[in-house]
Amino acid sequence: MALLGCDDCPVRDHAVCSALSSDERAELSRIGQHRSFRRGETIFAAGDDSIACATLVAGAIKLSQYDSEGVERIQALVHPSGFLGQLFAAEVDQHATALCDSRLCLFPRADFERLMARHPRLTRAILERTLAELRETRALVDLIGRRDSRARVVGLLLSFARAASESRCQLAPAFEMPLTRGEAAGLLGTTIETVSRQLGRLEEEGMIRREGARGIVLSDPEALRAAFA
Amino acid sequence: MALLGCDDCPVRDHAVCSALSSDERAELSRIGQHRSFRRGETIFAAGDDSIACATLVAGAIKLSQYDSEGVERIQALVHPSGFLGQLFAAEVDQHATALCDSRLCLFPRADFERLMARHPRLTRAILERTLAELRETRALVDLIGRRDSRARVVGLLLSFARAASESRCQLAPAFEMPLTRGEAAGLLGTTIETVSRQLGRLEEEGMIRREGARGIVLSDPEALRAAFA
DNA sequence: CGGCTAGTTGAGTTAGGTCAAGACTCGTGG
DNA sequence: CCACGAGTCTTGACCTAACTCAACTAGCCG
Repeated sequence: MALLGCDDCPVRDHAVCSALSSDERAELSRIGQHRSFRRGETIFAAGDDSIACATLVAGAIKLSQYDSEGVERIQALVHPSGFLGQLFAAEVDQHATALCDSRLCLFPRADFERLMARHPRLTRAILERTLAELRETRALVDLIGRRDSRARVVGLLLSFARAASESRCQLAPAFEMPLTRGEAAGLLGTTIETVSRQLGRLEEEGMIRREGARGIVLSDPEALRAAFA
Repeated sequence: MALLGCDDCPVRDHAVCSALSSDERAELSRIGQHRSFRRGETIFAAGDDSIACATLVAGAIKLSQYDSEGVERIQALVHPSGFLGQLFAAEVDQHATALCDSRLCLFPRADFERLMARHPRLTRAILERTLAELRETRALVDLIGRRDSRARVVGLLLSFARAASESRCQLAPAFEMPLTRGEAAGLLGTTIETVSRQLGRLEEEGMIRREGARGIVLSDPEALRAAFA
C-alpha cells in the first residue's frame, strides 16, 4: 500500500488516466492507491461486493468464472495498463487472480464512478477501452471457433509475445507463459494434452524453444507469424 | 425515411435513448431519422466511412467481417433496441446486413458523438450497452469453447427464442431462424451439416419441431433448457 | 417446368479428446 | 543439502465427435 506517484508510473501514458488533464489526473490520484499482489493471490472473488476498480500497473491478471461443476472458465487476461473491475454493479461476478506478482492502482468504485460522472473524458476513456476489449474478445471467438488447435496455440504465444514487449506491436523474443497448460487450454477451448503436443510440435519445427515448463523463446518469430496467418 | 415519432417507438424504453431526459431525447430525435432495410440489404460495409450509428427498431441485423479467403465471420447479431455502428472510428471494419426486413433509427455519427460529449448520460448508456455486449460475447466464447455441437445449437435456439419474445426473459414458443444454416454454423464454430443434424436430433427427441426450412416451434421448452444447462 | 439455392442425410476419415503412465519442478521439512 | 511429495507437464495409445465429401430433396423464382 502506497500513495500514488503518477509521475514515474510505467503505464501513465497508456492507462485510462492518460485521457485526463493534469487537474483531473490529480483528482484521480487522490482517491487511488497502489497495492501489490503475489502470484496466485485473489484480487476479488465472484460474489464480493463490487467496491473497487483498478488499473494494472505491472504483472498479469486473469479474470475467470467457475461453472456449476467448479470448472474454471477464463474470460480474459489483463496486461499492464489494463483496467479491472466491474462498474455499475453491486457485486462482481468474476474472480480476478494475479498470474504473477503484480501491482495495481486501486480506486474505490463509488469514488471512481463519481469522477466519471463529473469528467466525461474519463467515461469516454473507459468506453474506448471496453470497445477494445470487445474487439479482442471477438478475435478470441474467431480463434476458438474457426482455427485448429495449432493456430490457437500460436495465437496465444503471439499475444503473450506482444504483451511482453514494451511497444505492444513487436514481439518480445522470449517470455514466461503466465498461464499453466491447463489455464491456456481452458482459454483456448482445448485440452492440456493438446496444448502440450502443439508446443512440442512447434519446437520440433524450430519455431520456438521451451525453457523449463513456462519459458518460451521465439527462435523463428516470422515462421510463427506465418503459421498464424 | 421518416421523421422520428419517439412517442410510439416500440423500443423507446429499452434503447440507449431511454437513458435520456425528455429534453435530451428531443435533441436526439432532431438528429435521427428512421429508415427501412429489406432482408439481405447492406446497412454499411467494411471500409465505408463511419458516418452513422443507429438503434435497431425492428428486425434483426448481423455484424460480420470477411477473412482473407472471403469467408464470412459473423461477430454479433443485433436485436431490436440494440445499438449499431462504430463510434470514434473513421472507418467501419464490419459489414452490417439486415437478416430480415428491418427498421433503424439512424443518427449521423458526428452529431451523435457531439451529443455524447454534451450529455454524459448518453455516454454512460452506450458504455453500459457495450459492457452487456462484452458479457454476451464472453458467453459465446464459453459456448464455442467448451460445449459440444448439440449444446451450441440449443444455445442458439434459446437465444433466438428469447430475442423473439417481447420480454426478453421468456422464450417465444415459435420463431423463424434469422440465419441460414451456414450462418448459424459460422457463428457457432461448426459446420452446416452438424447444425442440420443436431436440429434433426432435437426434433426426433421431441424438443422442437421444424416448420419449413427456418421455422422452429419449441415443443418442449423445458427439455431444451435442460439440454443446455 | 427447369434451374438454383438451401437444407438434409449418409458414409468414411481425422483432429483432437480421453485415459494412462511416466518425467520434471519446486517447495517443505528432516 | 537432500529426500519427499504434490502439482505440473509430456508422451503414447486409443476412441469418438464432428468434419469432409457426396448424393439427394425441398422450396423458390423466372
